[in-house]
Amino acid sequence: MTDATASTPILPPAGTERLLRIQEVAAETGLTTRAIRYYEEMGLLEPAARSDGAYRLFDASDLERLRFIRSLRDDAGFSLAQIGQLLEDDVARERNRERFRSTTDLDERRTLIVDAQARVDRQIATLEEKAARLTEMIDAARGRRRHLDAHMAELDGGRDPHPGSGAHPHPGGEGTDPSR
Amino acid sequence: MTDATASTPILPPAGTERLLRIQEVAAETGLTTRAIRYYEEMGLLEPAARSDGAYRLFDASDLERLRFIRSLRDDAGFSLAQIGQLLEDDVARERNRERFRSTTDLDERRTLIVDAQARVDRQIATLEEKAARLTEMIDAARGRRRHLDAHMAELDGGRDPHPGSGAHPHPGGEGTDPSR
DNA sequence: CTAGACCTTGACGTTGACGTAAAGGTTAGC
DNA sequence: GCTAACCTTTACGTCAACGTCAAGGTCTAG
Repeated sequence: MTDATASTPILPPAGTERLLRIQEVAAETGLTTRAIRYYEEMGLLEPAARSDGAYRLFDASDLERLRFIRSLRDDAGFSLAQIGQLLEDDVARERNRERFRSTTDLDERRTLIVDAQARVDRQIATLEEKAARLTEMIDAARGRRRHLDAHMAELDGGRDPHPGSGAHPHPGGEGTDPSR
Repeated sequence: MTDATASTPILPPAGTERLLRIQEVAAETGLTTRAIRYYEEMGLLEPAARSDGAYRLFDASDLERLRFIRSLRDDAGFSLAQIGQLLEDDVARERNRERFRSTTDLDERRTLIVDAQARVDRQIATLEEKAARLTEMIDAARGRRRHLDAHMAELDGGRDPHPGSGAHPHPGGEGTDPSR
C-alpha cells in the first residue's frame, strides 16, 4: 500500500498507550486527514494529546469515536450537526476519563456513568427510530414486489388479480401500476 | 391551512385522472417546488404531462415516486446520485405504462414486469443492507450500554466487573472505557 | 545534523442540494 | 379580456462537507 521508506515503527510501544498520528488514524478509520481535522473543528472530537511540535496524537478511544462518527455519517446518513447532537458533550466527558480514573469520589463517578447511560440511550433511541423508518420502506418495497408478482400471475394464469371495472381506470383505489 | 383566495377546485375531476400542479405536489409530498424541479433536472422523474403553457402536471404515480425519493433521502440518507441508481431507468419504464396498458403483447408485458421485479429486488437488497448496518450500530450501542451497566454495578456492589491486572491498563483487550 | 516524510495552520476551490430573485408567460374566475 | 395567482426558465447565492494547494514547522533514521 505505502512505500518502503516511510513505514517504520517510529514509536516503541511504551507502557502508557501508543498514540497515533493523523495519517495512521486516517488509514485505520477510512477517513481522510482533512475530514478528521474538520470533525475536530466542528467539535466532534478532540485528539487525546498533542506532541511538543503540536502534532495531533490519537488514542484508542479516539479511533473508536471516529469509526462511530463514520458509521453515523455513512451508514445512518446523519449530518455532522446531528452527529454532534448525538455525541453532545461526550467529548468533554470522555476527556475527563483520566480524572475519572484517578481521584473523583464515588458519587461523581456514579453521576458520570448515569450521564453516559442517558447519552447512549438517546443514541440507541435515535438509531432505532431510523431503523424503524427503514423497515417501513422495506415493507413498502416488499408490497410493490408482491403487487408485481400478482400482475405476473395474472399474465401467466389469465386471472385478473384485482376485479372491479371492466376497463382500466384505477381499479382498487390508489396507485395501482404494474411498472414499479 | 391555505388562504381562501387561492384554494379553488380548478380542475373538475374528469374521467382521466386528476393531474396536480407543482405547488400542490409540493404541499402533498413535503418537498419544495425547487426540489421537485431539481429532481427532474437530475433525471429522477419526469412529470406525467405538461399543459399547453408548459405547466408541469403530475399524476398519482409521480406523487408516490416523489414520496419514495423523499424517504430515500431523509430516512435512508441516500444521495440523489444513489437514488438515481436505485430508480434507474424506472423513469422511462414508468412512462411506458400507457403503452403497456394498451397494446403491447404478453411477452413484452412479461419482460417489463420481470425488469420491474429485478429493480424492486435491488431496492430491497440495498435497503436491507442499510438496515443491517444500522442494526450493527444499535447492537454496538447496546454493548456500550451494558458496559456502563457493569461499571455501575461495580460501583454499587463493589465488585470488579472485569478481572485481570490489578491496575487499569485496558483489562479486556480493546477499548474499555467508562465514559461512553 | 541533515534529508525526507510527516505535520501544522490558513485560505481558497469544489460539489451536492437546493434557496432565492428576476423577467416574463399561463390560467381561471370575474 | 383583465387580473391575481400560478407557472416557466435562467441565473446567481448559499451551506455543508470536505479537497487542495501554499508556506512553513517537526520528527526520526542515517
